[in-house]
Parts: sequence; structure tokens; C-alpha cells
Amino acid sequence: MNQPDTPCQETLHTTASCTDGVALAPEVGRLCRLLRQASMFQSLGCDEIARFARGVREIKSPKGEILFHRGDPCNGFHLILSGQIKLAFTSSEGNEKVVDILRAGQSFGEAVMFMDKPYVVMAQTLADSTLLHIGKQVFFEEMNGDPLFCRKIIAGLAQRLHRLMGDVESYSLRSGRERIIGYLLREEETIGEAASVGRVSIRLPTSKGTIASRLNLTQEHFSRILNELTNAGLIEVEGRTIHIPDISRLRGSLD
Amino acid sequence: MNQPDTPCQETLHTTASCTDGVALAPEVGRLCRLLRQASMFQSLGCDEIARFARGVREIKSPKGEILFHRGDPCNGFHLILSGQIKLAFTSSEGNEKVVDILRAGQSFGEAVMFMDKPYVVMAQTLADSTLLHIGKQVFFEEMNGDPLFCRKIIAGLAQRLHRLMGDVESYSLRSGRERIIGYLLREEETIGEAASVGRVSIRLPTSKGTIASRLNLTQEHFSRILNELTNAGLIEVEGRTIHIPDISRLRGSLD
DNA sequence: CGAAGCAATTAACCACGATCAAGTTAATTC
DNA sequence: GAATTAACTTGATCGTGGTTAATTGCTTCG
Repeated sequence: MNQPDTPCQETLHTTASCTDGVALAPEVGRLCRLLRQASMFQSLGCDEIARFARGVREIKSPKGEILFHRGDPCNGFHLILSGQIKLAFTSSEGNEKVVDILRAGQSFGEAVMFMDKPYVVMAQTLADSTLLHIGKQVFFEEMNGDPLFCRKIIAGLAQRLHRLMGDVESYSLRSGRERIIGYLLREEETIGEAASVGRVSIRLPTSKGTIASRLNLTQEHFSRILNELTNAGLIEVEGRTIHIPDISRLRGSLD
Repeated sequence: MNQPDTPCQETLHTTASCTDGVALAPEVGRLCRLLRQASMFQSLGCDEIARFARGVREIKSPKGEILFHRGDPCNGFHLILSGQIKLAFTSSEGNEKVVDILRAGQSFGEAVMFMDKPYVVMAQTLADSTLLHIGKQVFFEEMNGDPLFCRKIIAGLAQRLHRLMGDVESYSLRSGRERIIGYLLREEETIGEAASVGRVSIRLPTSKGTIASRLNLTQEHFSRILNELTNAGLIEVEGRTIHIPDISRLRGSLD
């Protein structure tokens, strides 16, 4: 189903040491720029970030590649520079449940790293992607002296918990239709411009099947509900693009 | 449905200052003993814990009382000293979904506290309970100078995330029957002695309806499945006590 | 002691959403 | 541009689990 499992990895450290001591500076500058994408690194100075260099490696991964499976040991976490990643459970019967779909700027795997347990989900690229892998060793060392850095990490974990709680809530007390509408509205909020009124369009970030699974629905059921919403005049489907003629009406259809 | 919402609270600080400077010492000793129940405080010395005193208040709450509703502002977190608490979502139609059932030694509300957002769940006592409320102010101050303390908090959050992921997994790819069996096995593990073989008995921590909701089932469905399992000879139900004649057979029935 | 209230069980019925099976686009590859 | 595969849609059918409602203990309380 997927390409063979051979990520083309190369550590930033290696790249730097190939050139020489002097050439380290621009490398650090790049690392600095890249890591700053994650909120937890934003408060750090370039000199502090430089200390991460030896623990960071860059990963370029084509679409469909599996970054890790459930059960694999975890020795760091990932930060997405570009592309798209899905996290998913896979049951013994082969069923798959997508837990999250992540984009550039987001990170994953921290929680597991802090627990010294193997991964509970698998991660797979949904598009050609480049990511950074930050090794747990360096990371832990850097945490020890820096409570502010710790605070950032805590903030990140708390936010993730919050999101997951939202998922649990919608899985357990919202219908499929409600979950889809909620998804569209949220997607519009994050992608679209502020305070959109009236007509807006959303491009789905990946295949409908994957999004369906993310919402705990089968592809078929997802398709049917999209059809219902179309018939109700709430949306117009055009391939991967969803037009919403009147977003406030869609919002209103939730209650 | 419930008693009026008037928790009988009293700050440990107030209690201490009623007596006098000298009487503060034993109070701190008690606080020390109580807080140490939570893993995040275990690494702290009594002198450090003493600094929390002004931010901690003790809450005695009768069964059925609501500690907070969704939407209430959060200015600290709770540690259960005795009793039992449920966390639950409530939908606009009045449906309730129990997210977790917590016992003495466990804490809740940290994640929300770190995010400066209102509660997303409500908390209600399932039995007469006593808890400590630790104010966010003191807590944050104490974190600033103590990376090890931060590490403990991170560990706690990571663990909670892990648990929640387990819930999401079971909600989305296990059947009701599987979830119940899984629950019984986990309950046996935490309550029962190590490596039990053969016949064991479990006393359910609270009403079947509440546990059903925790497992994303209705009370009726829960009852039916318990019946099925009984007919299959896998369990024997005796009120709130579940006897398991052969626990390895129950385990085996999962695949 | 009986009334009231709550927890639990049981049964009949129903619906949401899954499964299975074709069929249709749409995107790749040769 | 035909061939192949993946993504999506549509329809028929089925089943898990929800809904409703009646019944039976089991407390609690007057």
C-alpha cells in the first residue's frame, strides 16, 4: 500500500561538520529560524537553540511514508516544517482511526517522549514533507536549567489535552452531521480571514476518506452527509473544495 | 437534582492564623503530608511546600455536590484527599457523558488552569469527599524557580494525555462488549493483588449508570452486555460486585 | 410500616451509521 | 490516449447500540 520504509534522513550536525567550524554559524542560523516555528522555542535565544544542534536531524519524507509505527520506541519528537502528517490507531483487524491531521508548524510525539513509552499511534505523511526530529536527550538537558522553557512545554501539552477533550466530547455526544459541520466551521476559522460573513470556500486539507476517519465516520457516511448538506443548500461540493454560501446559516443549523 | 451549590470551604491559612504564629508549624506538617499524595509534590521539601499554604484551601463536599460547571473560570486545580469525583460533559439537550471517575490521590483541572480558559467539563462528587484546592497564583510562582517541579507537572500531563488517547482508541475501534471487558480487566489490575490468576472479585467504584457513561454506553446497554457475559459464564454479577471465575478466560475472550 | 425515590433490569422498537457491493469520477501511468 | 488505480458516490442491507417504557428491588424518610 505504501512505499518501502526508508526515510532519507540527515542530521543537521553532520551537514555542519562537513564544512568546518566557521561554517557552523549559518547552520545555527537556519536551525534557529526553523525551530522558532514551534511556540516552545520562540522564547529561546539563538545561542540557546544552538545547543540543540547535535540532537536535531532533518527528515525529508515522500507522501505515504510511515514515520513510525505503534510500538516503536520514542527517542524524540517531531516538528513539521512543511507537508502534512496523520496520526492514526490501527486495530488488529486492520481498521484505521485517524486521530489527527497535522500541518507545518505543528509538532507531535512530545507526550510519549516524556513518558518513556513506545508510540501508541502510527505517523504517516499525507504529502511530501520535511520535518525536524529533536532528540530527547538534548531536550531534557535544556529543560533542566530553564523553567520558562518548561512552561512553554506545559502550555503545549495542556493545549493538546484540551483539543483531545473536544474530540472526546464530539465523538460521544454529537451526531455525524454535527461533527462535520463543526469541522467545516473550525477549518474556516483557521484558514479563512477574520470574521468572514456570507460566502466562503474551504479546500479540504486531504482526502475525504482521511477526514471522515478523523471525524469517526466511514467514507461512505461522510459522503452521504455531505450530500444531505448540499440538498439542504448549506454547502456546495466541488471536488476537494467546499463552498459555503452562507456561513452564518451553517452555524445556525447546529442547534 | 442536587443539593444547593454551597461548598463548605475554609482555607488552611485561615485556620492557621486563627491560632497564632506558633500553631502554624503543625498546620504546615499536615499540608506537607496531604500534598505529598500527589506525585508532583513528592520531590518537594516541607519548607517548599510551606510556601503553598496561603494558596491552598480545604474543601469538604457531600455526595452529589457540583464543584464547578463547564464555563466556570478556573483559578487553581484540585487534589482528592478522600471520596470520589466524576468529570463529565453535558450537552445542551441534557445528555451527560462521564469523562473520568477519580479517586483519592488523583488531581484534576491542571490542564485548564495552565491555559487560562474556563472549565470544559463539570465536576461532581460521587461520594462525600474532601479535597484540596491549590491556587494557580502560588503554583505558578513555585514553578518559576524549580525545573524539577515542572518536570513532574509535565509527567502528569503527559500521562493524562496518554490515558485520554487510550479512551479515544477504545471509543472508536472497540465494541461495547470489548470496552466493558477491558474496563473490568484494568479495574482488576489496579485494585487487585499482583498477578491474580483464576477467580477474582471486583467491586464497582460507583453506580453502573455512571460507569456505563464513562464507557460511552447507556445504562441499558451496559446491563445487557453484563447479562451476555454472565450467560457466557465469563462473569457473575452480584449487585455492585462482579465475580470473575477465570480471569484469563475473560482476557482470552477479547480476541 | 408504607410512600417516595433511585438504581437496575428487561423487553420491544427504532435509528444512526457500518458493511457490502457496484458503479462513477478523477488522477496516474504507460 | 488508453489503461490502471485510487478516490468518491450511491444503493441495499444489516447490526450495534439508543430510546422508551414498564417492572422490580433497594434505600430512605415520613
